[in-house]
Amino acid sequence: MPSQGPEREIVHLLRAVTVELGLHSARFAQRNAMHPTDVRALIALMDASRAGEEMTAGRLGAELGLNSAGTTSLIDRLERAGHVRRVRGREDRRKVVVEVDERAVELGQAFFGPLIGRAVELLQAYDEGERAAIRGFLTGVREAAAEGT
Amino acid sequence: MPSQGPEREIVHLLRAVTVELGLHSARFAQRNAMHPTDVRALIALMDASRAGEEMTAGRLGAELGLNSAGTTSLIDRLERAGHVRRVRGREDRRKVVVEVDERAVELGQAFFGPLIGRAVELLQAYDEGERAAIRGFLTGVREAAAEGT
DNA sequence: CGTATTATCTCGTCCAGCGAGATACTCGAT
DNA sequence: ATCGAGTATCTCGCTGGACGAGATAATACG
Repeated sequence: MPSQGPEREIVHLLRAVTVELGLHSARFAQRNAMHPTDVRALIALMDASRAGEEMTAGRLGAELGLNSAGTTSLIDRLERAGHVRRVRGREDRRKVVVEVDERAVELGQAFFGPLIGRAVELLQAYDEGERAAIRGFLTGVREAAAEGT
Repeated sequence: MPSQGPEREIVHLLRAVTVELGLHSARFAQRNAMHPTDVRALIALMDASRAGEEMTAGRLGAELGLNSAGTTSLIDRLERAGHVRRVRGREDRRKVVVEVDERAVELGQAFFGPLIGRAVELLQAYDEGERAAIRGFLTGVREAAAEGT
């Protein structure tokens, strides 16, 4: 039972990283009087905007695993705090497109920027083969986790 | 703004992995009628027991970021579900030692085992230098995230 | 046009977690 | 011994995030 191989140690380490990143997000949330879900929502919104996609209320809720009622109150909350704007879709006017406020983006970058920068620094110290290994491992784990049994 | 370096892509990938692992845990939680916090608690308890340490109510609450009231109701919930036992500390009888039930451990292993096994497989395909790179990167990120500004 | 479908919102409810304070035990000082 | 301070956990009342059911509004299709 004890003394597992070096592979298990790394798996354990990965889990520790996810825990630590979660706590980091929680600190951001608390500092800005937000809930974990709000932070997840902002991240999803920024991802979408970076990918040049519009994020509607429904899609956002689906990605976060909320039902429609929860999604509405989430957007209400974010809008009340000024982090987000509701814009009725012009093509399909049933839809509500959610746009992130510029200041919320800056807030997030100010908080997460240093950590991202540090990670980039770490990666620059490795050669292309090593980076490929890191990329391959992470990709594999992501796919394994995504295949929800 | 677009077309960032290969380093940023990996950072993005790491975040995607944490999201996916979070969703995986959430599936486990939902399937066993538990809340995310309950799963986090069980993991903390199993970690402690693997490390040969006793986990008290207070320490558990502190690790999860709950106050005493929340911790009590968490343990109530887990005990009601039979995942956990309360044992009064014999040395200091104010303390409540929380022990994980054997069946809860098996439940967790059955669910997370395959994913862990897959990750170990992935790692075995790399040579020692590549594994060192993966380990180093993850360690660096964990430390960077832990230094909460 | 009317019916089905889709997107979002409203209402009532439940329960995880919080703050405040009660209770139970330990330990050091008198 | 016993008193008081400190510590660990629990109880009570409440807030607010999220859910289920159903209402409302806009689109699509016959």
